[in-house]
Amino acid sequence: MAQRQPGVSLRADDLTAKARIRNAALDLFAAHGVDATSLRAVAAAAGVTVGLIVHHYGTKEALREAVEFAIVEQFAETIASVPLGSYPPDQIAPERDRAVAAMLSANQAIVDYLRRAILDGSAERGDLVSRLSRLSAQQVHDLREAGVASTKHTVGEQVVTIMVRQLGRLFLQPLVDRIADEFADDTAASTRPHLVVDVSH
Amino acid sequence: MAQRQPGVSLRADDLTAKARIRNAALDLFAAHGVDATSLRAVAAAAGVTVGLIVHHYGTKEALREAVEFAIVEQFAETIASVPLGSYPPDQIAPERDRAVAAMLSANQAIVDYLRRAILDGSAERGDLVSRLSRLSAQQVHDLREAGVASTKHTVGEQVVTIMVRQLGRLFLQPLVDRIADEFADDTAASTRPHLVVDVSH
DNA sequence: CCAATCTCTGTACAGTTGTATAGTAAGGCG
DNA sequence: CGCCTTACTATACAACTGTACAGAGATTGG
Repeated sequence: MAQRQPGVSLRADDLTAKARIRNAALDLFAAHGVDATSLRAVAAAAGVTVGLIVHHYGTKEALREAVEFAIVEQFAETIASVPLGSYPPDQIAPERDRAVAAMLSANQAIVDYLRRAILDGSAERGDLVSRLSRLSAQQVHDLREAGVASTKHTVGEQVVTIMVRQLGRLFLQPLVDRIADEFADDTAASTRPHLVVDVSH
Repeated sequence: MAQRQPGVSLRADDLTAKARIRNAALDLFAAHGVDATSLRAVAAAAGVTVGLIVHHYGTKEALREAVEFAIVEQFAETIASVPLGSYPPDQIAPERDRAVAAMLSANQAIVDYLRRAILDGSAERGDLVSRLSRLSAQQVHDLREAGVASTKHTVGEQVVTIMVRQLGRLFLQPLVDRIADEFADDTAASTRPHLVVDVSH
C-alpha cells in the first residue's frame, strides 16, 4: 500500500484511486447535485468500477462526507497558510480573506458544492456550514487573542460577516451573469455589473 | 368537466386535481429539488395516483414546465395588480417592488424553487430566469414609456438591479440564518444581522 | 338513453439506483 | 516459499424511477 502524504491534495495527476474517486465525486456533486449524481457516474469519471467506491467509502453518504471533509480541510489549510506572524498584525485578516478568495476562485467545484450544500437546508445532515462556521469562529478567536480584531461585535456577528461577504458574492454571481447574458446585445460586455454583498448589525 | 376560472390560483382549498398536482409539485420541487422528487411523492402529496399525473401532464418535464409557468404567471399578476394609473407616477416602481416582495414572502415555495432553478444553471432548459427577466424588462419598458424610469442606465442594467435586489436577499437569507443560529447563545436573538444586497454599474 | 368524453385507478415494465458479495491480482512479511 | 492484507473487478439483487396502458366511473351533449 503506497502510503501518501497526509493532507488532502485536491488536484494532482497521480493520485490514489481513492483520492481520484473523491475528486470526481466533488466535481459531479458540485455540477449536478448529490442526489442527481450516481455512483456509476462517479466511477466512470474516476476511471474505476462501482465496486471500488463501495470498497473505499462503503456508502454514498460516506463518500459525500469525505468530500465535505476535504473541503473543510482545504479551507483550514488555506487559512493556516497565512500564520499569525507572517504579516503585520492588522493585515492578517485581510490577507487571509485574500487567500481564501484565491483558493475559491481556483476551485470552482468547491464554490458550486457549497452553494448547493447551503441552500439544501443542510441543517439536518453532515453540516458543512456548521464546520465552516466553527472554523471561522476559531479564526476570529485567534485574531482576538493576538489583539487584532474588533471586540465591538460578538463573535457570531463577525463570523456571519466574514462568511456572507466571502460566499455571498460567489453565490449571487451566477444570477447576475445569467441576467447580464440575457441582455448581452444591450449591455456592453465591458460594463458587467458589480455585486455588493454585506451585512449590517 | 367543471371548468374553472382561468388565471392560476396557487393556493386554495378546493381545486382541480390538476391544480392540486401542480401545487404539490411546486412544494416538493422547492423543498427537495426536481430530481430528488418522485412522481409518486407528488401523487401522494396531492392525494391522487401516479397515473393521473401522467394523464394530465404527460411527463415529469412537462409538469416542471407547468410549475414554472405558474410561477411566472404569479409574478405577472402581482405586477399587474399595481397598474400604471393606480399611484403617482414616481411611486409605481417602488409600489410594484413592494407588491412582489409581499407575494414572495407569502409564497416561500416560489422563493425556494427559484433559488434552485437559478443555481442549477437553468440556461439550458425551460429557462425560468429568461422568462422572469423578460417580464422585468417589459416592466422597465412600460415605466419608461410612461416617462417614469431613469434612462441613465441600459434596460439590462436596470433588470439586473431589480432582480438581484429582489431575489438576492431571499437567497442569501438562509445562509445568514443558519450561521446566526449556530451562535444563537452568543448573538442576542434580537440583533439578527441585516443583509445588504445591491449592484453597482 | 346512448355514445362520447373526461377524470381517475391499478398494474405492468424496462431502466437505473445503491449496496452486497464472490472472486482475482498483487505486494509485504514471516 | 506460503500467508495475509489490500486494491480492484464482475455480477447480482432488491428497491425505486418515469412512463405506458387497459379499463372503471362519472359527466355531458345530442
